Amino acid sequence: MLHHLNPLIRKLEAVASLSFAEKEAILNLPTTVRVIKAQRDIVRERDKASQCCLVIDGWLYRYKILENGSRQIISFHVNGDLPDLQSLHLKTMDHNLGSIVKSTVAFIQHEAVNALSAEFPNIRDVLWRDTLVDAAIFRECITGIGSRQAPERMAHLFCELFTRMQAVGLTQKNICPMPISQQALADALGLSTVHVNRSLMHLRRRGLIQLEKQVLTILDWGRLKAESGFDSQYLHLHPARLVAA
Amino acid sequence: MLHHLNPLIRKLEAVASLSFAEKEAILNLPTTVRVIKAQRDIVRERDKASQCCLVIDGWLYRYKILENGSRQIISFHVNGDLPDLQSLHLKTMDHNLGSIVKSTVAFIQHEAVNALSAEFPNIRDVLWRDTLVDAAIFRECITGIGSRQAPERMAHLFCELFTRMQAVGLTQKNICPMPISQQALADALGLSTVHVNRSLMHLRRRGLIQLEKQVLTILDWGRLKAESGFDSQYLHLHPARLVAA
DNA sequence: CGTCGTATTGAATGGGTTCAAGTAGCGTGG
DNA sequence: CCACGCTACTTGAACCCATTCAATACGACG
Repeated sequence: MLHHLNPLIRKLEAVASLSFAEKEAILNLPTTVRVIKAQRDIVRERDKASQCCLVIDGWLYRYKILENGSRQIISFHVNGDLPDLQSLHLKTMDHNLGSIVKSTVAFIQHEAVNALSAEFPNIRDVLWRDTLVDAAIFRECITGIGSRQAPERMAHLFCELFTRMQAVGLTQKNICPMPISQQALADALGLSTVHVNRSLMHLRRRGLIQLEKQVLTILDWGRLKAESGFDSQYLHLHPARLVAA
Repeated sequence: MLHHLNPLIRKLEAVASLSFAEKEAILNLPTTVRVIKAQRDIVRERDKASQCCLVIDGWLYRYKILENGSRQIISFHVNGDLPDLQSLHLKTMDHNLGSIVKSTVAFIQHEAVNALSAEFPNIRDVLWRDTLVDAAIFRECITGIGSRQAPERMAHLFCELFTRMQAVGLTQKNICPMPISQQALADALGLSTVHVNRSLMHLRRRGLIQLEKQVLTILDWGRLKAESGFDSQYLHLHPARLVAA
């Protein structure tokens, strides 16, 4: 149980089923474990990738920098996530991958992933499925930024992150870590920091959430979910891992 | 050359390489061809899918409807696209797929795709790759809606659609079909129709594009590309298919 | 104990929406 | 052949959500 690749197993089992032999094979993957300081880039746009990165413990994020210098955050990643699994078939990075806080990651050579996939077709399909869930999250993100107002948009992100962390055992009751600065939240939601602050205040004053010292507490899940229009279906979680809403 | 699955071959060869045997096998896929009227739903959110849809000729789009009734368009799809390939591993649809204009589509059973993938691992990887490019387009879309102003956002979409159509031979010189109403454009870009109209006027008056009778003419590719910040790298096109910008 | 990043709040500005009215294009039926 | 009705597009004007500028407060850390 103390294996460093356990977060990966837990994550994959959150979206699919694995046999004992498959789990065993995953745990035997050759990896290079590294600790990354906060606010560091791990892979950059235009890099050619020959390995992919697994979050063992910490928070990573993917982002693009535009011509005008502004930063758009594409996604956040927690324990068990494979944020650049797409590099397995898209060798050139079209965005950056960086750390939000000090994180422990494992690098896995593409060759090793391919060997594992060849031996265990089910693992290959589970990995493919994982990249498809990644895309499903993007679709929901487009929907939020394109059609939701600031407070709902932010509430929706909190619902998603809480649900994803819950599925891999990173929550306690109605509490989860949330080490995202208002600046980063702004860049993820397509808002200014000032407006993120005000929207946050709005959610707090109405008793929906609490957010302090990088810890998020969901005070009223029902209303938060209803008002943000959150429906976890798009996360395509394994039924057994779906905690009753 | 007159086979109805040729658009698929052309599309796949725009992003990867196929052997003769592989192309042969693809052309022998069992399909059900159907003509769909304009403005019809093909698959709906929450449907369980057992087949996927190939655009032989026409325009499809994917979209979500929000609690408040507004529509967010996620993507547009032209000849050769497999807009719901993700259903191969995510059986429950998390969005809708509909037709913009009268279109000819081919339905392919998941079983048939899986059989083909088992026999030709390269085809399976090319399909996986295609779903990853789909996700890369979503990432760019998030970036546009989140960080670009209306005219640039619209110009960027035109650049993308033109480039994608060019890669599969649907353009003539600087001209391509663009049967998207301003209403649909608005729902795709996260804008109101009024503002779409004004942004369009803006691009027209500055001599960047022409758009009438559902035909788009790129009048100044250089400036359109530069001002919208378009860089085709994220489309991950096969080098041979990349037309010099 | 100063300093720098992060959060908070006020006020003015602006990009985009909404409401509203009018126009152009097109297929249908009298 | 033209009136009719429909839909898509266009334009003006008031309004508002969100941005920008600016100032202050807070807290962690060397």
